[in-house]
Amino acid sequence: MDNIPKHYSPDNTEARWYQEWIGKGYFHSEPDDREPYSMVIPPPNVTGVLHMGHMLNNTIQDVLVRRARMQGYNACWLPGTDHASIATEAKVVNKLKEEGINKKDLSREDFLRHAWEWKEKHGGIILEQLKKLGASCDWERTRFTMDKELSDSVIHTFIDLYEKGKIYRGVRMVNWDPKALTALSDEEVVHREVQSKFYYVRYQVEGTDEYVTIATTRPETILGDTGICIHPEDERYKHLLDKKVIVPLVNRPVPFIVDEYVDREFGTGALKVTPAHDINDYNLGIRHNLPSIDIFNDNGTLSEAAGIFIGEDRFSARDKVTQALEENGHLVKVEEITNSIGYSERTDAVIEPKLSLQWFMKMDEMAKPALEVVMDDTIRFHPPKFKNIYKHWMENVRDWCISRQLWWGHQIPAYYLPDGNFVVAHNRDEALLMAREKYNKDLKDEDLRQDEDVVDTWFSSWLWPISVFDGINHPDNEEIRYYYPTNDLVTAPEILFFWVARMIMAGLEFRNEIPFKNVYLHGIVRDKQGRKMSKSLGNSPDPLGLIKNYGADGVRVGMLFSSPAGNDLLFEETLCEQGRNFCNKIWNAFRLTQSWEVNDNITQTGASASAVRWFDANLSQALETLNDHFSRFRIADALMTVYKLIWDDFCSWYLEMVKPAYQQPIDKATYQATIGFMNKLMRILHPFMPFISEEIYQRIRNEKDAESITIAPLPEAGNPDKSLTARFEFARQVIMAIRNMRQEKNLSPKTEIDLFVKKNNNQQPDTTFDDIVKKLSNIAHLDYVTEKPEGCISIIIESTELHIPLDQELNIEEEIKSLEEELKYQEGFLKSTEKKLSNEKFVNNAPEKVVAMEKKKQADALSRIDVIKRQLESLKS
RNA sequence: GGGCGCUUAGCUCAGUUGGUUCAGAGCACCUGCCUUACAAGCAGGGGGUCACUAGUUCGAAUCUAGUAGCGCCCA
Repeated sequence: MDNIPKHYSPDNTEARWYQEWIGKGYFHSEPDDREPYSMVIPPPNVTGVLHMGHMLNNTIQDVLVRRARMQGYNACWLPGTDHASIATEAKVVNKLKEEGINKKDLSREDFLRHAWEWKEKHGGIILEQLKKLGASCDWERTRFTMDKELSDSVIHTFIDLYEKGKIYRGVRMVNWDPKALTALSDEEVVHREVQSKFYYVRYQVEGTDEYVTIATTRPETILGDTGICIHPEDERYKHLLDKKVIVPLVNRPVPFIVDEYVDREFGTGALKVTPAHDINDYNLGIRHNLPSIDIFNDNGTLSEAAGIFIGEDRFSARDKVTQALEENGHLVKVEEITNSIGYSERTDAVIEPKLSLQWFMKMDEMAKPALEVVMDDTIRFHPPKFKNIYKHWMENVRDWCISRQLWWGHQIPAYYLPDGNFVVAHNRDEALLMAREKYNKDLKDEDLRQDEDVVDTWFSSWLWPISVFDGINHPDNEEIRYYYPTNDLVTAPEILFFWVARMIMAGLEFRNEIPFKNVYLHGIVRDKQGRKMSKSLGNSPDPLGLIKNYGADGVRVGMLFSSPAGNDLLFEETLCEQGRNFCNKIWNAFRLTQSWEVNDNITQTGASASAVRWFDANLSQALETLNDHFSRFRIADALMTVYKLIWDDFCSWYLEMVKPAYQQPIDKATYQATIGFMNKLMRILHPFMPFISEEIYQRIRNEKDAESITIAPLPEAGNPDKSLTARFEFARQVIMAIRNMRQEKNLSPKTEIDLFVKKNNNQQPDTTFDDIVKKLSNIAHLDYVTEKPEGCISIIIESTELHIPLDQELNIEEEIKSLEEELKYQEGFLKSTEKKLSNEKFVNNAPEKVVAMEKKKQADALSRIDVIKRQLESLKS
């Protein structure tokens, strides 16, 4: 034992085993005749670095896939990254800026060259980091959303959907990000409640001295006003309907319109209408034929159309407009108000609603079947509460704006003719042929201009479970047929709509089959105070630092411990510490077994034989529990089951039962059984803690065992002897009661005692675990008696009396007092059972089993009361 | 504003279709131990009128309605 260190040290083992696994190709999968278990990684941004959310997400996936591998499935966990248009382009633009290069001065080709360079240099760091965590991905299959095959898939599906009429181009109000200079989908807008100002502004009614006051949070948009809207039943304004009002500062006369949309109670009941800059105003404008005046440039500054403050940023324009209104006497008052503002998920810029010509995908038809497969549990959500949220979204889904005004990504395969017509085609040559056929025979290649924009990144990642197996370009290839649909998807609820819903749609649309069978949605990693971890708060621990301090196994345990499905987890470093301590516990159990000298000539003791039988049954029972937890994706509970099996049952109970006395040898049978248990325990543990389990497995495995634990079979439950484990519970109670008594009487565990057991009510002694009771509670003699011996302290367990002779003086009064308390409780309990049993309705209505149980409770209470009473008598006499 | 969900021990959470001895776990806490595997440990212990109110029922943490508080999604 001296050569095995007292503390387990992960850095000596983790990198070594990971290399071994990769070298032997255990994580690589090829289709064969086994049943597949496949899973695709939620592709992190290629620009990303590992954060706590990734740690949780990938730990869970690794647990699932390692377990599946050990269960004999052909397991394939496919890793990769997505190109993250906005985030990556922003990073490249910034980097170029630092080098004094302006994106505008570069051609598309030059810019993309820089972007690819950047990607090659900085991209995919995160995948390397996942290896430190122990992720058993099939790295030979690593994919990137802009790989050739995957890009072709995107273009192919775009064209397919366009031809089916599901993709269209049109002018709509979109969410404009003035910082990233692109449109965003509704899902990329984050709404936040903020403190704002509510400006009351009066507009003069044309040709009168009368004024109408409106209220707005955005006075700068006054410059784009084209109407005033009032409610049809609002008496305050009825007399003005045929008049016009003068928009202040720009002195534009605009009409009144009447619409029930207006809330008479809100503000002044008169609503200024700016169709170009508000979605509701836009709809009003369409209904009432109001013109749209777009007063903003793409970067959020005022345009020529604004008339004044041209070139001014929208926020400073707000101040200037307010000031001008005040100077002209148009500003009535300013109030504080809380309202909801949309921000760009990526750049955090305030979203500008903007009319713009974009590409959209029709969602209604695709949403229907995608909703159905979730509602009828063809795809299961874990936890199922997300079904409701999903349903609500799918029933209210709006068309998806898929074009982005960026270069990094998949360029939209639309080619424009000089006259504005366009064709959608796989490439220029095809486009030219189509254009000639459709519009003009004389068109030349240089007449065609491809759409400058790219598609939303999600328009490529929605194909991920298909495109990684090249199932779009080659729908019948062996791999897609073998691995698709995948089994499980593990992700965060945040991207349920961005990604999960759309993958389901894509699966049904392009393969007529769901993309996965289970969706496990885990929570967000938060700090102890429940705050989301973020760079700006600086409250996120460095994941690699954690791994360094606690080992990957320790960190994995820490992540999993407090992560029940769907709940956010409040992360604390002490959880990793707990994981590390667990490693150490396991290590020392191993260390203990290695310290034993095995002697072939000694026979197994009764205690050891019973211990082996008990632990074997106990292990099987725990495996049943474990399987149940996994079947319901309760990973944290599954880990806790293993944790207790190893720490409590194996270390605290079993090892103490079989442990030979100091410097005494152990018999061969017990030793082999113990090593056999340890081998099984390591295999059960392996999906959660891959490294330490492999390390110990390698040191104890037999020649006939698999060469690595990663491919060793998971132990199966068998038929646990449940009556044996139940009977042990009584012995456990006896042991614990005696230990408790020792503590109360200040009796050292080292002091030997005697134990006299008196069974009552004609019960026969069960002596199976007597030797164990003697060993674990340090009892010299254990005898069964029919009468209570003198000078003993007594303990009652169920209706069995334990009598222990003590040297010290007994405190009779104290004993009587505690017995009387117990008697009082038992009598109360008896009363409650008798009350139930004398209730005719209970006896008649309750199931037979429940009534029988109640009768047993009554009988047990009666016998206990009898025992207590007789003890009291003997104490008092 | 619309929808969904939550409230059980100091903290984080279990509690399977209402029914075993006054509700379980981990952590934290308290007490005693450096007992020859482990102090990153061992042994023992305390702690909850299951948010509140009313109802259904022989029986409610569990079902129903309402109240309060919290969270999430969407607009």
